[in-house]
Amino acid sequence: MRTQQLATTQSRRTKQRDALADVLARTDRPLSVSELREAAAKRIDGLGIATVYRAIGALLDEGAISAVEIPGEPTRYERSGKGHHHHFRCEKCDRVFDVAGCLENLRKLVPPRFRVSEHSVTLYGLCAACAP
Amino acid sequence: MRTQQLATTQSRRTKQRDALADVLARTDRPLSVSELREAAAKRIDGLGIATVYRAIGALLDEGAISAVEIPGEPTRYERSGKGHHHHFRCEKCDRVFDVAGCLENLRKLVPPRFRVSEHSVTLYGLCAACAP
DNA sequence: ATAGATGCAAAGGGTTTGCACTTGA
DNA sequence: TCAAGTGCAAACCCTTTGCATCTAT
Repeated sequence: MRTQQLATTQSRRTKQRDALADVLARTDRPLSVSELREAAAKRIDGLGIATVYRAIGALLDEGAISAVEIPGEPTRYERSGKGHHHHFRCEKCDRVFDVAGCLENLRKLVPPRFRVSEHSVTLYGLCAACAP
Repeated sequence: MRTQQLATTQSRRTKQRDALADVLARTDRPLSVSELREAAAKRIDGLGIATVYRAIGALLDEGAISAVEIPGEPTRYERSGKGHHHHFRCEKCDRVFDVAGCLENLRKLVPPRFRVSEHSVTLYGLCAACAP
């Protein structure tokens, strides 16, 4: 996150950024750029993809949203402040869901003298809506 | 992995594929596409990038290699047959290590009616060589 | 007024595909 | 022989950037 106080540039309020921030703030699951754009485009006609990316960059800088990287998938974004959690990707509908909780003993897996500072866990399968 | 028996096409032995498969078979750490190409290009002059990707696809299909997807990193590939394991990426030396073992209760994390079929765990930190 | 924001189009980086040529079986 | 494999270039997908125009402040 870039320093805001020392920045020589100011961030402006625009209907595009408001709409994008609002979509992210109201959604609990991580959204891909295209999902985000489609949702915001319902309110902002002709919303450009570059604007979406630039807004995402600004929101990341502010710490308002976080990137969710699923291996082999384009980056998704979700609002910050949900606490520690991981993600579940439905292999049928491709949506990604939050998974509350975590396994505390992950660090026990590593060899001696290895120091674990972070971890990423992604589960794959079928979500409730897609499960038979 | 695609079905081999029912396939109408046969796989051929070529010096390009031999070289690529050999590089992967001899290397214990996961290799990126460019690393793989560079290593194989020492033996095969003019090795095309498309050939590398097609060979990777074939090897994946055969189950000879597996993709190692680390969030935010280019896909790497490693030989198969190491059994279930995960990966640890050292934040100092950037090397990726295999992590044996796993957590059996991962599936308990998901909401009701969600079906877990696979999972990916990546640990980050300092490896034994880089830890203070 | 004016620096920041937007939209478009072009450019990048990584991966895939179409096609004519080459080669293994 | 002749389908599979190769190399090249073009196409693709996702993301970033250049630029003229618009707009929040």
